[in-house]
Amino acid sequence: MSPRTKAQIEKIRDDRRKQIMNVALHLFATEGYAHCTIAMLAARTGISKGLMYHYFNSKEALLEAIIEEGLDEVMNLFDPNRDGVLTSREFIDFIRKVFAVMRSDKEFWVLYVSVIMQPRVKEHLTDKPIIRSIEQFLQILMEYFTRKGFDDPNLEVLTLSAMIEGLGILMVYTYPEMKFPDELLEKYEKRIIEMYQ
Amino acid sequence: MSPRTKAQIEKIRDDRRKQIMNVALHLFATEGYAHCTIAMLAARTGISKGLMYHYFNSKEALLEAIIEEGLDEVMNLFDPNRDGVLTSREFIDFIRKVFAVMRSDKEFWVLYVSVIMQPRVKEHLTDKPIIRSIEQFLQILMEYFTRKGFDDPNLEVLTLSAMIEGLGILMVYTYPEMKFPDELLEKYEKRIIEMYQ
Amino acid sequence: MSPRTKAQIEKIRDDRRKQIMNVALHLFATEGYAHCTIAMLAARTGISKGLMYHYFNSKEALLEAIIEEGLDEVMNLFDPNRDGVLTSREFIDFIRKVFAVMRSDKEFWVLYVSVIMQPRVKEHLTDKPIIRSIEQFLQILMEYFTRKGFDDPNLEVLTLSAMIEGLGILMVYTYPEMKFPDELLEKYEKRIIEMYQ
Amino acid sequence: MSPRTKAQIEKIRDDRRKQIMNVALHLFATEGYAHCTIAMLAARTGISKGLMYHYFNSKEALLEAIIEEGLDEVMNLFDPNRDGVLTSREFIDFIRKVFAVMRSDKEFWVLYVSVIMQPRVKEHLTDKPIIRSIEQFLQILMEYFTRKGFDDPNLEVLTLSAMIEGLGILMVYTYPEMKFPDELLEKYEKRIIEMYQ
DNA sequence: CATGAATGAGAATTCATTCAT
DNA sequence: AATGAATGAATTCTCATTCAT
Repeated sequence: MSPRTKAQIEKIRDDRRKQIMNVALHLFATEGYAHCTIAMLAARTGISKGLMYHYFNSKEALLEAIIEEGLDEVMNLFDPNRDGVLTSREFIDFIRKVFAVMRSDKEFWVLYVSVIMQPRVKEHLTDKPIIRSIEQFLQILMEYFTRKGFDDPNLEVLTLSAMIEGLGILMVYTYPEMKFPDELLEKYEKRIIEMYQ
Repeated sequence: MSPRTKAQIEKIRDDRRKQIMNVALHLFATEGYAHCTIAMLAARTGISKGLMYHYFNSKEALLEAIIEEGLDEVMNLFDPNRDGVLTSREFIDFIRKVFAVMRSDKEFWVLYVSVIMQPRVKEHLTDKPIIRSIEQFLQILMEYFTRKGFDDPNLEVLTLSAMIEGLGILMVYTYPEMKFPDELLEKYEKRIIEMYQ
Repeated sequence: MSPRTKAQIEKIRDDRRKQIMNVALHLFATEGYAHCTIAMLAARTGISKGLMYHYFNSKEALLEAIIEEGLDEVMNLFDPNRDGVLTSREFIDFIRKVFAVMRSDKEFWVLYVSVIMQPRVKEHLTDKPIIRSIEQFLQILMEYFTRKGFDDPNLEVLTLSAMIEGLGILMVYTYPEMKFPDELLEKYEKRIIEMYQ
Repeated sequence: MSPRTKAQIEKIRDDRRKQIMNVALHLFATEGYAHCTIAMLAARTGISKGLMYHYFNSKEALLEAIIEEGLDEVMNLFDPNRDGVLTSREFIDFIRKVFAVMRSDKEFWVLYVSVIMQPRVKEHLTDKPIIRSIEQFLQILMEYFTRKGFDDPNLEVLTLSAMIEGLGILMVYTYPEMKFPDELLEKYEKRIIEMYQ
């Protein structure tokens, strides 16, 4: 029963924080940000409303943390070897990871999309580093397609983006219960890789 | 002096209704459904809060009306000649119309997407006839691709849907400022037509 | 198609007025005064809200008219021969009428009671002549019991009033669906007559 | 400094709840349910409107709580010894208690009556246990009168109910200013006891 | 006489946030 | 660190009443 060490306290704090964020991610995604109340989140997390404010200064701060840290994780996943040049192998790898994430982190996708889509949300994110990462990434893609000799790299960036983003939307919203059998997803993945490898 | 005729009253009602819906469509799209208050909508429409409720029973009912009637209009636009068989010509026509709508009714798109994406919104639409229309339409596409001799019509429906839906998302959200020069959009449109005509 | 005569117009007006009052009586009684809206009343009557205000200056005026005219009617029914002296025969007659009214005008009873009971309603009626009539009537009863040689006429007025009013309440509220078979009511009526004739 | 214990919180909640209900009982009774606003109740209680909703989900829920808990208390008061058999002594005791309550809890009576009388209120109570209690109680009375050898026990239940309920109404509404001198009430009470003991 | 669109004042309700304990 | 009572500002919704036609 010795008093907890600084590190232990830190860990508890961190776990709580993550726990709150996970619950919120889930609820925001399934119930909608506006419809979720702090009371709901607290109850689901099993803590008091007051304690929520020890971890996040406001409902909005909680949202921002989820988005930012989530995107960060995703971007890190995709981060090519930072030399700024995408090889065919790295490209394939990237596509594979995208599909893996889509399959496994469906819930983050839902939130990401549903929240990003909220008018006025973008403003909150505009100056965040994540946006720069995305832009930088698109730049790398542009160069990849140029190097590959495509007539209009812009058109290919657009096509690729649309095919991926479109799939996400369809998975998440339009036919959520629809099956998307693994076989079909694999074919779709394969098609993209063949188009652009 | 004489009381208004039924027709006159009908017209007033209809005009107001449309007017409110247009204002709401615009505001929901730019400010977000949750952020819009009835007071805002009323002020923008130039009427009293009370009158809003004369036309729509609740904020949610207003939203539903916009979605439903909007989707209806869009679906009617695409309505092939109802024999249930899609010819190559009709298919091309359909794609052309989709892009035309995307270009001109961008605002409806924004709302449609941003709202459809709101968790809990789908439930409202589940039993609405519009959903059946969409399903029916996908069925027609399936048959079209089968007739055309594609190996996996399912994969083609998915690809086509994703390419269109994905473009919509990109136009509206992800790179709204990236102007999607007409030239680029035309190339994208042409590509789709060539893939599937 | 000659223009309607003054008298005809007057009659139409009067009929409408009565019609509105009947509808309102019914709705106030079954739905509660506060819960009834002018819109409801107008719709049920089959006229416009605006027209309601041609006949009654306000919702409250309508209520007052119903109460006052209704009570008036009832009181007239009971009006003994105005010499201010109640004979045994007149007393029996009075009791008989009371029970007849209770049986037939149940609905007016409901409204009368439910409305009279509303706190703040009495104030509206305080100076109305109807109140004087009631007081005068109680006075006559007092004299009747005195003449009959009852020890404490006050106690008898109270008992009689309670037995009648109590029955009304029970019929209307406490056991509305309960039958109160005619046989039972008749026995109750007979008992009262025997107690005081 | 330390957080409040569960018991402390429980007590605060309980006290507040009771406080709100008492204020509401008083105001509903004197001003009428429909005329009372949450703002009024909150101001009188000395708390914020918001807190009202912390304790009761709606104005109606508050009303229901008052009625239900109040009736419960009253019924408990009258609860005979639950063997389901009423002795003469118990009967007399019951009548005494009724009159005591009428004299002391006049305010609850007013509310009970005025509210029970509101059309649409009964529906709320229909399935509540209190209704069963009342029915059960009437059953016990029936048996009492049967055992006592009355010709038509039904008639006696009706008479007794009417005499009591009628007195309540009269006290509360019809002649509130006529003070019902104690002497008169005692005579009335004695009369009932003599009729049925 | 008749209509129902329109108003506006007010009512109920919600909820992020604060704070005493 | 932890709690949930308490606040208050904002928001949705209601409805008697007015008025142009």
